[in-house]
Amino acid sequence: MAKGDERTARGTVRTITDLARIAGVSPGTVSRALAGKSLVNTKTREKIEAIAREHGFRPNQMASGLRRQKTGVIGVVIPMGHDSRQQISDGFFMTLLGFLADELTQEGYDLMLRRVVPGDDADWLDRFIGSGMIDGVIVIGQSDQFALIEDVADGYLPMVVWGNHKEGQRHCVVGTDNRLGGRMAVERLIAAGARRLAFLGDTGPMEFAARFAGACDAAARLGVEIIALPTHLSPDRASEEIAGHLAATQGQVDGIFAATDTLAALCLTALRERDLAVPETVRLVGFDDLPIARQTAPPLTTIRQDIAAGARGMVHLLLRRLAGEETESLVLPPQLVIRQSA
Amino acid sequence: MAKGDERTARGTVRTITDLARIAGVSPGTVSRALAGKSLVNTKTREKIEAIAREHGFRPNQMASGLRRQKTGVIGVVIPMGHDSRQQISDGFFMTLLGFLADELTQEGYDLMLRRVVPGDDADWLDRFIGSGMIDGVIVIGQSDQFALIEDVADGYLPMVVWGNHKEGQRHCVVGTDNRLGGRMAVERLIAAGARRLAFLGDTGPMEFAARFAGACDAAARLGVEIIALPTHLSPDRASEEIAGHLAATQGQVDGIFAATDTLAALCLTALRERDLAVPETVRLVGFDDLPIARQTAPPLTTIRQDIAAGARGMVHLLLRRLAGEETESLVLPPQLVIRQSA
DNA sequence: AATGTTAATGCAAACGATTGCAACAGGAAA
DNA sequence: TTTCCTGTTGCAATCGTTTGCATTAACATT
Repeated sequence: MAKGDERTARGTVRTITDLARIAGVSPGTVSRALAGKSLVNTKTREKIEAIAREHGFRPNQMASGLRRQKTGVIGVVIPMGHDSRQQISDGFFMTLLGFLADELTQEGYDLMLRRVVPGDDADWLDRFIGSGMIDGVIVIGQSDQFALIEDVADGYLPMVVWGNHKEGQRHCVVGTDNRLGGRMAVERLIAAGARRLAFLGDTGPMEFAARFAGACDAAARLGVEIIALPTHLSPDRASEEIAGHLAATQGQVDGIFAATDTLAALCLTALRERDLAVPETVRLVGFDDLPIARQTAPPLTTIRQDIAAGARGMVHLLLRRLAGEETESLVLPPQLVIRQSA
Repeated sequence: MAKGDERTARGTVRTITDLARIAGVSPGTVSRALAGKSLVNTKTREKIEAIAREHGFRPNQMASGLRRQKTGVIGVVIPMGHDSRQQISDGFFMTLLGFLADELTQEGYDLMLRRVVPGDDADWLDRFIGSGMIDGVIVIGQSDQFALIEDVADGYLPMVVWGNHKEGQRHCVVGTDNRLGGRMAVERLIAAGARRLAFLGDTGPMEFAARFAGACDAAARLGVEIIALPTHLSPDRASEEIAGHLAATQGQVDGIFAATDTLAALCLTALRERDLAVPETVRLVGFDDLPIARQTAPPLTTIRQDIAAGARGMVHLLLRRLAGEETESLVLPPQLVIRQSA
């Protein structure tokens, strides 16, 4: 019997109407019972719930979404404007995504993930929003799409963006104070004895540009020079580029601020290959405090972003925006984590 | 005028019916035109397309999904049975997820991500499948849910699982030959001169159990001993546990096979703290060949899983299953990558 | 007994796109 | 001129749930 029951249980009762027929009530009543509304008689509700449980019934979310005009899904989109390939596997984005998944789940939302290349599809954001599949959207990284995001923000409230905050911007952004972080990194390098500094990274994306700007602030204030060593973020190209930079600046640099821990780790490998001692000959500071920062040799001194707090902040701001509220941006303080590389 | 146009363009035409009214045709015709069906007159189609473009119209995917009984969304679910916290940020899962996102996008599907804790919700898989939101599901890791997955597979075709293949199983799985990989790891350790071996990892999850089994195979065949050092995967606990193991086995182990590169990297740090030279005193082999494997000091010798090929395989198998085909599992060959740790 | 009140349920119209079938126009064939 | 295509289009039902409104029954009030 258990066997037979299970057989019939699978998919016999697919719709709320099937269930209503069995329970001897109307579909409307079933809907109300399952939604936990107070209007249904307790006995009726219990009966309906029992049948639902027995047959493993689940209401169709598409139909429900269509009728209620909300889906219970939040879109998470990663635009890859600068380094189109495989930025998605970057440790930072992935860590953030993991926390976002946790937070959204906890709030009862599902997460729809989309990775887009704005160059191929200028319409990426409107398309996602207009699809009707999502109640709100989280954009991970402004990439080179700042203007487009501003445009969309004017007409669409439930959007929160991870990225850099710029005075007077109109979209709601959550992110670390990159400029301050950059200052802290350079101050640390100098405190550790460095005098000829370099910034390793791509200054295209706003966040990195801000880190570099902060680095320049501090360098200028303390009267030391700093040069930019443009480097792509994708690990394959980055390695060669770093090697090239080290060869070109041979001995002229004694402190490096890497835009990312990932880059810093690659840099560390490259320094080792050239037998440059860290931190004795060259000091190195990263950014992010990814798990990898603890595991390099020597462990990385870095500027920590509180990714968990960032994810939590984004989700909570988004919830308030879903409720119709206009919210301010959230700028998180960076934190210097001193290990051994500087 | 551009300004005014843009204003009206935003959301004036939300439904296919609005668009039909403007174009002076029926909603059905608009639907057919936008779907690219051959039945509509070329001129009519062009007119409709023009209006759609002008007003930035996008059909509602919920409504379309409801009617067509398909959503264009693939569910990706990560069950966290063993180590409930933060397995999602593990490098391996994230890399796989990135490739999956790419492949699915390319095939025109969206990706809905869900992280579940089977302990809290025994019904996790049926709930996801029954939600009506997804056309098919990809399960990343069998965790401790093998039996449940087998059950579901009997009644639900469009599911593909990443994990370990077991003789005679009924669900379609894609994964590396973990047992063979385990053998290769131990063979390498022995070839590098190790004689007292240890396996570092949690043998609960099937994949790791298989790696350990393979390691035992090889050890037995070559006549060396191997002990298991049970270790959780979450980085916080793992570090202490590894330190404990090293203290306990002081000097009795000269070759370690870590279940994961992540663990191997942590192990490397612990070894360095105890001044145990790698590979001279202790040889170390990891598993996965994550980006981090290149960046440790010394770089890790490891067993490579072809994650990109795995993702591609999963998506293509799933597409065939969506078309109604029963597909076989796919077992990928592991590959020994020799670097400097063994 | 007539009326008012409340609680519980049913009815039917939405939500927005798709699609089988019918209808229509224009032209070709007889 | 009539008949028959063929190519386009409109009509209306449908997907499964939700929800405003009407209806009913039961019970309290005068």
